[in-house]
Amino acid sequence: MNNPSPLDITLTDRKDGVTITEWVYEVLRNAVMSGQILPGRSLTIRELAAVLNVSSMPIREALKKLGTERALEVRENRRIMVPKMTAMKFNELCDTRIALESHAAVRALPYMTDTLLEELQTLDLAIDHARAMKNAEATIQSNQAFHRRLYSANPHQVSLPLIESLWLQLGPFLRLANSQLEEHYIVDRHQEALLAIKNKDTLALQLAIAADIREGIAFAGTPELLHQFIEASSNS
Amino acid sequence: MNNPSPLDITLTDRKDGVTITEWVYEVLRNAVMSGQILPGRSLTIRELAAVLNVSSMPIREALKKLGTERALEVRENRRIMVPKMTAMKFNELCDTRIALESHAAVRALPYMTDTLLEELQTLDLAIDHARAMKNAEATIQSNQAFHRRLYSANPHQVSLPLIESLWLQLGPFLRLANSQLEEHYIVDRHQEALLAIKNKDTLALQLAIAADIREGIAFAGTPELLHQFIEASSNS
DNA sequence: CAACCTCTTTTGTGATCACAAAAGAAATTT
DNA sequence: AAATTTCTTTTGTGATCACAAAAGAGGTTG
Repeated sequence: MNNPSPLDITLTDRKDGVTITEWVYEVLRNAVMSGQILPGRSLTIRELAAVLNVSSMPIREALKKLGTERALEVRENRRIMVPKMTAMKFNELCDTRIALESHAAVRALPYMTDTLLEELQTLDLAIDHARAMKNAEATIQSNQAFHRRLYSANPHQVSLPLIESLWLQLGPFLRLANSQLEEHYIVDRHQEALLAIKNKDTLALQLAIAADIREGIAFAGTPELLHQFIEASSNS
Repeated sequence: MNNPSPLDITLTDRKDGVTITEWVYEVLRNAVMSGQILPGRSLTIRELAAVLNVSSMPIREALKKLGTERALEVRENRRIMVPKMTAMKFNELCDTRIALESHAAVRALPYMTDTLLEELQTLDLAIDHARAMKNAEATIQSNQAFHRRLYSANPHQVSLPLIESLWLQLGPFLRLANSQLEEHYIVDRHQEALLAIKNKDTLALQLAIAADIREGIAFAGTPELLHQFIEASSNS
């Protein structure tokens, strides 16, 4: 591997009780999600082990998990990388998100309580705050926290790991989109979702989630931006 | 770990070019899918390494992948096992399958060709044959092959790994259900799906897939059978 | 008999190593 | 200068090992 661009990955402190493998997974997951690793940039186990100052074992296990989640791909020539995005794949990811997340929201609806509603309101305020601060990363993370909390209201929910995988695959791209585009006016679909939940209105909830996802992604999915993103990843 | 029930896992030949880790993954994945490992039965890395006659490394990587796919779970006390099934989880898995697979079918529809239609016809005949032979495992596998081929008609399909994870989670239960229940009359929803495809009828395709899944699972999801299955797994 | 304690064994985890294959660099040929 | 060959380095893979923590077994006490 010849002169790869340097890896600038945010390292966090490892808490007690957290294994090295779990920590490595979280660090790398965050690096992928926040676009710190450019798509197409080859990764090696030894390089990551050096950057994170651990042996190859935790790296290998974390990579296996991230590979299974489709955050990383291993090519037939054994190159490990964050996959490049294509317009068609982007569309599929978005539409699959809409299908899966509106389903997950509906499956969570019977379990909603007033306490949970308030919790979601608080999470929605955090999104507004991050957006006002023009903090792209916090916006994405708090938006995901809102959705995660909503869907996990159903204790038997099986959709969440699937949804997390889709988020992971979209993460790098959305991170770039959020950090480079001007603020634009959006309808607050979360408030619509919360109203639908309060009214126990299944159809309105589905429509609000679908619109939220569609609109959250629409400005990020323009051909111009997509082209710019792919160009950026081609320079690695 | 005290006197676990013996592991009776089908071993296959490893082909050239297939790494030990990939082979181990396939063997264990099949063992889970076909119910060879009872839910709740604790597994250890060393035991599996002995049964499969490999070192712990490929076992660990395969387990990490199967864990990510939710085929196995690692408890906080580090027990590795096939998760036990509950009625609520079963319902969630089924309904999520319906949401995701009908979506995947519709996303594949624009890519269907006459050649693919013929291929699907052939795969449907294989299901009929397996069913006539009362071969439960072949029935499940050929049914999955049909669905897999249908959805993968879309080269940009992102749903397939998600769907495979749901199949894996349902696998042990469906395997038991298929092997223990009497043959019963079912409407051939695959033929309805193929007709919808030929007519490029999106709604009919959705309805056929949803009905296929619902009916394929309905007889397996009776409270009596679920109880029997959970009892069987409690004896391990 | 149940609860608790102590000792022993097992286990997952992380580190390290060796090796074959792949990738990269250098040299040679066209 | 481009293509090909050869040599060197890097890399993923699988095996092995050590260790702390967890689990299991056995003994003691109430």
